[in-house]
Amino acid sequence: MGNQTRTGPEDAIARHCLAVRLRMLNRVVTNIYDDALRPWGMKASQLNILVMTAKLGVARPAEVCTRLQLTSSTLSRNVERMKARGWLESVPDEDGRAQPFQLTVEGRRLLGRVKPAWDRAQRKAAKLLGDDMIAAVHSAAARLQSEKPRQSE
Amino acid sequence: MGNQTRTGPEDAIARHCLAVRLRMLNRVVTNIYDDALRPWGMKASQLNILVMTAKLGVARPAEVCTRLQLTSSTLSRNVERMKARGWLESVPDEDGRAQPFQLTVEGRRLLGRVKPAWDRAQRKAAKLLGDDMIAAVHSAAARLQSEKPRQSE
DNA sequence: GCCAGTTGTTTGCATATACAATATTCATCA
DNA sequence: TGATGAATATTGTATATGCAAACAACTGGC
Repeated sequence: MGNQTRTGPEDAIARHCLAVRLRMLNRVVTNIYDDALRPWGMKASQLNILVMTAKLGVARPAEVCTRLQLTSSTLSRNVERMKARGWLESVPDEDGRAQPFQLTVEGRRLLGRVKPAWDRAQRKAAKLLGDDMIAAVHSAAARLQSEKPRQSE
Repeated sequence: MGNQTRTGPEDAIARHCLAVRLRMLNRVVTNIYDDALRPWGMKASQLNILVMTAKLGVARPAEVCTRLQLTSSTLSRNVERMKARGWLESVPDEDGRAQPFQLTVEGRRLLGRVKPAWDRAQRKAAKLLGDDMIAAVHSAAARLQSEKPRQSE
């Protein structure tokens, strides 16, 4: 018969919600990389795409979306901005639907130039997150790599 | 003497970058919650704020920003939208700079109504992330709770 | 009491993100 | 071969996010 304090839905959500925590960590970590990349006018999201493109050589939007778990409309606008900056360029393709792209010379050069800044941001983020989180992030991310975005019902 | 394959900056970044992985996980998890909350016209970001406001009773923007590691301009616009929907309302304050707010009756009712959807999303996200990631997320997030946003140099 | 610096919030601008709808091209099959 | 459905990408619209600047109000030192 104790008069225990009444708890509403907000208590359970506040105590356990994964979304609020993951989103918060994402904001903090993204800001670390954005700060480090700012001198080159680049943001973390664009570095993601630049690196993926470098790895693929010729990148097809659909494949990049799968690998980064990005919606195609999002990628489309990001690539548009990066083309406008001269970091990416279109590659012709037989399939009339495809719009593959690759790094420009300038894009490749930029990648080399920002590497030291990435190193600094990576160290800072690693220190912030801690070893357990780092290991968990790598493991969880690896599991998503091959899933098609948004059809994962 | 070995003719080992030449590796560029993209290889190190692709293999190790915490930002790309955390951002990817954030997108996937946010989408899970956004999907679950869509019937109520709410998104994960707004649920964060709604819950925090419920916990605080009367919420001051600066405090919410610190607790969620959000920039004040971001919060300002989110609160604006949530006021427009009738979920939050202003509270008068002696300090002329302050703009504290609280849940409306409607906002509190909504919080109860979306709880089952949050439960479903939370279970789905937990399954996706795995126990190690869940523990790491809670631990890492707890460490940030009290830091002032962006002044963490 | 007043000026200077600080604090709290909002606005202007830009990027990131996603859903829904559209456009285009390709593939299949009857 | 022609219709239909699938695959690929872009566009319209809305929210989320952050920096820089503006604005408003408080606080201290004098």
